[in-house]
Amino acid sequence: MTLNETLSRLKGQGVKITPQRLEILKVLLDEERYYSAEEILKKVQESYPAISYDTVYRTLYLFKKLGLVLELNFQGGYRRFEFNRQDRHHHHLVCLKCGCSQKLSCCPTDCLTRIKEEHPEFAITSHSFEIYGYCEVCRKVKS
Amino acid sequence: MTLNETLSRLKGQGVKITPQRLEILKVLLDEERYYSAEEILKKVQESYPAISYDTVYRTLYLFKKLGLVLELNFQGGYRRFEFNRQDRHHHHLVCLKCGCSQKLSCCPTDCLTRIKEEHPEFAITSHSFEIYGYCEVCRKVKS
DNA sequence: CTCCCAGATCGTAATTATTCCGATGTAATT
DNA sequence: AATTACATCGGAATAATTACGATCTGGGAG
Ligand SMILES: [Mn+2]
Ligand SMILES: [Mn+2]
Ligand SMILES: [Zn+2]
Ligand SMILES: [Zn+2]
Repeated sequence: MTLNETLSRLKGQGVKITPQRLEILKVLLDEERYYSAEEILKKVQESYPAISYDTVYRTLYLFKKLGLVLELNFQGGYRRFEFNRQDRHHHHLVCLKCGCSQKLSCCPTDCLTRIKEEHPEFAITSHSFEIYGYCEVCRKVKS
Repeated sequence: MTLNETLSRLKGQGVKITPQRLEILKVLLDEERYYSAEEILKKVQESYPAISYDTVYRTLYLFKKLGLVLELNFQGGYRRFEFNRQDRHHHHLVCLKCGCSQKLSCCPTDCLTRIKEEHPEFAITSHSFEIYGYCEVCRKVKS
């Protein structure tokens, strides 16, 4: 998903491209990682100092509804957002101390198919799978 | 895990058993499901009208640290707590509309072992695996 | 059984994250 | 250029969680 591909997809869906939305998209696409709402606000403020949290959240939820963005809810209540690179579905290894993360290659597809079979009445839309613990650095520092 | 087993375990660990803690334990053990902090507060208030949120949260986090309670962070930012029945590790099928849930029998153990092998430097402490969608009732109502 | 005190609770205030709202601005269509 | 539906802004409101000083108490020592 490049920026231009995404923009034309949005136009096709009749979604207005405002400068703020464009900037939020750029932030999300810049690095392949997740962001907190605050991080996104701070980054966009560099170009649009007046942008409000309202706009950030509204845009993120709009993008989420359009399938462009994923919302991640981590242990401890941390909410994060990341661009949904369709071709690269993945899960995370999350450090409970420093918050750093690694992408995982593994997705429990066999469990998912079994659950679909066992609960055909339930309309599954998404799943989460996260591994928590302490990264190499933090496990040494302990505390 | 019965109430008495849990209590003697707590005593063994030198944890004070206060009436409020006992009552919170009873609520958690009463039904095999998860609770919001507010639900627990309301239930305990029936016996201890003066109990504060502070006590509820402190107790839940204490129990979590002792391994008695699990903290669940669901899509949408809902935080829930449930008694950790050691023998019955499980995951959840969660309805995004009404919030109802079903226990799942399936746990992605093969993924977990693979991840442990691939990231030996990371000290894994826990994992989450939740399935989201719409239950039979809500998928019909749509909206 | 009573005394004692580390630690638990209460009441309330502070903090944090998120959502709401009225006024104003603007992208895209006519 | 005018129109309008929708976006944004600034700031206030709400909700969830945490902090803190004053007070209380579970349970061990004597
Ligand atoms: Mn990711
Ligand atoms: Mn459960
Ligand atoms: Zn997956
Ligand atoms: Zn599991």
